[in-house]
Amino acid sequence: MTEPPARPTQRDIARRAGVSTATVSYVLNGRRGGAKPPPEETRRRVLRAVAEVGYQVDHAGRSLRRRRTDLVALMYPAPSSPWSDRLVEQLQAGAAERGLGVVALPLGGAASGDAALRVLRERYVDGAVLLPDCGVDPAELARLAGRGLALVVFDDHLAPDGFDVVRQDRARACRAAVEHLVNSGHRRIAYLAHPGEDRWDTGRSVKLRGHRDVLAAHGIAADPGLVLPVADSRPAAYAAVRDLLLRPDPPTAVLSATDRAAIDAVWAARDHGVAVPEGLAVAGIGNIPEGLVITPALTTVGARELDFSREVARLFARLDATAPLPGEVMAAPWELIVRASA
Amino acid sequence: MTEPPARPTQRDIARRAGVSTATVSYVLNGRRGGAKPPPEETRRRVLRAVAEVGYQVDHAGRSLRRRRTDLVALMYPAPSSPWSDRLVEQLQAGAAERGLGVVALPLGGAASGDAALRVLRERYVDGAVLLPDCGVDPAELARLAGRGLALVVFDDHLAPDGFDVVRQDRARACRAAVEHLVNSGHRRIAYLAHPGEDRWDTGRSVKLRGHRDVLAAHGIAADPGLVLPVADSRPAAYAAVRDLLLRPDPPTAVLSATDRAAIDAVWAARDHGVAVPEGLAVAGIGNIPEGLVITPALTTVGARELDFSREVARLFARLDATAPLPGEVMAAPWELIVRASA
DNA sequence: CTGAAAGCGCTTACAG
DNA sequence: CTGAAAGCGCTTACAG
Repeated sequence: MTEPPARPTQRDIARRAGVSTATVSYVLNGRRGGAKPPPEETRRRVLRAVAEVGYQVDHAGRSLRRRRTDLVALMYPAPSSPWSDRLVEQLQAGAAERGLGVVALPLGGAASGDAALRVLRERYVDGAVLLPDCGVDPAELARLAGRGLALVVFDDHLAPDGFDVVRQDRARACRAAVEHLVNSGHRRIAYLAHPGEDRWDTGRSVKLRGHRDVLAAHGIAADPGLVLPVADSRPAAYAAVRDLLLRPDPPTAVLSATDRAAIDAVWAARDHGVAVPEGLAVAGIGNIPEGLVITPALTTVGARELDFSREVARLFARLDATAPLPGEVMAAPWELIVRASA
Repeated sequence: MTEPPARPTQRDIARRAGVSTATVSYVLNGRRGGAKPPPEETRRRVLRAVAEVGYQVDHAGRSLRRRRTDLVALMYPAPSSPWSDRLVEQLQAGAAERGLGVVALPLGGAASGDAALRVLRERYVDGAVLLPDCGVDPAELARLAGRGLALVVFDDHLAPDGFDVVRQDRARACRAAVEHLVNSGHRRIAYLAHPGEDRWDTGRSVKLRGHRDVLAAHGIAADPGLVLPVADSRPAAYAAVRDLLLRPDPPTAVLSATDRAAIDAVWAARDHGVAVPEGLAVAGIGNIPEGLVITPALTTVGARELDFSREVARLFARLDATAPLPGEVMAAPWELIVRASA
């Protein structure tokens, strides 16, 4: 007997089992339209051949013919976070029920953004959820949706256009956090920014703008020395807050673009003998579970529950729909969650 | 003029530009074998048609014909971590140079493991890196490699078999950590385990076994009450260590299966007035950057550098190779990194 | 009940 | 220089 080919096809199986490729496909996938499946004996012969050569269906062939990929994606800005982890998990649960796969597309440097977009554009996947700040051009989103890609997009400003938009109202929530600090009497409020956040287009820098606008509204002069691009690195955040506290004119409060960096701010204060919130009030943004662990518990802004079941259900509804669904706005508003740290 | 079709194909472009589909493809991809590319005028006509209808190549068609997907994957057990984030980032950098895409395949529940494996089996991707503990059957790996999938697998025991194996020697390093604690005089050493770790097959529970075996080797009786399945949840780890410290017979040291939980152990101790390492020595496993931020700095076990360039380069070498490369063992040993917390 | 055949969208060796 | 044609692996309406 000859070696089985490196990647056997249904033709190989058909030859081996003495049937046609149509029969192989019917055995493997069942038959459409209520027709009877192949009889047991044929079935057995085919399945034996499949086992013998270790046949696996080829995605490219199947996908070209079926006009779908049976794959969905989650796109999000790196690094991954409790939200991206949780959303992947919930997507996987829904996908498993439907026999679909899930891939994550973390957006790293500039180059990776384009590569990730290619995955959507060239139809590696049937649908995708885009977490906030993926930075995809709205016209591009509309075009993708127009071509039948199922799309659920987290964005506070975009209008739905063949895709659904999840509104978190982050700007309002972030402003509420700054208001809270100001109303507690703080005037020197530092902000731990995403690196480069001040150069982002305005749609993405909601957090920084919340800080700026609310201070301005209260007639508090902006101090550029209190805006530090350290929110994406825990060691950098810790060091920055420590340095802040050693200044002659330390801030009395810190708002951080990420809960992670806010937590480091709490440590830095505690490690240097500054009480939180008495000596330094600290608020984060994001409401990750970790914020409940530290002492004092972290005041933050974010979704109350780490739950994306509605958004996930909507993606699958789009995938299951026979006719294109109209774009819909879904509200999932962020809230100010006052705990002990500010 | 009629509406452009929902998903235009090269046939549509060809018609529109008054050329053949072959010419469209040549314009889009360039010509092989030193033949001259289509002349400027043809080129322009084709590109205009492409722009007008917003043509995008279809992955399934291209991939079926080219016999490759131009996609690579990273598989890893959820949740994501600084290592998985870093590896994705380094893969993306290498992939960008070659015009490839990168997808992440986090392994969640039992069902998702199978769905993720399907992505490799059915050839959604050309290659993959598997981080430790993906739990893929070695025979399956050999079969995948035998079919030409490029594979670099982090595993301390597997023999290379058409794929490469990265050896971290985690067992040895974990034992060294326990030895370090015992040699420092500790006898009651708690272990923060991955949930279910005691039921994992032996290959995966290297950390737990390190703890058990070294204690046994020193004649220290195992205390089941000191093994807690909380290493994957920060709040759970914090609470468990706090409870441990309130017992009449608290441990004097804690080893944690994750640095994350170890960091929570440090907080829990500090919050409850127990000095680290004097009152409680704490060691983690993994060496994440965060371990350097806390006070005292975390003693841990792991790779010294968060750098996977050798492993990434090897995956791309496999992808670029014309003939199948033999499987290779790569050493990237973990080390005991003694800092201040133990 | 089964098989021959068409065709999904693309690339490419080949003929003109 | 360009186009007609074959074929990648699969599914499925259709003929027998």
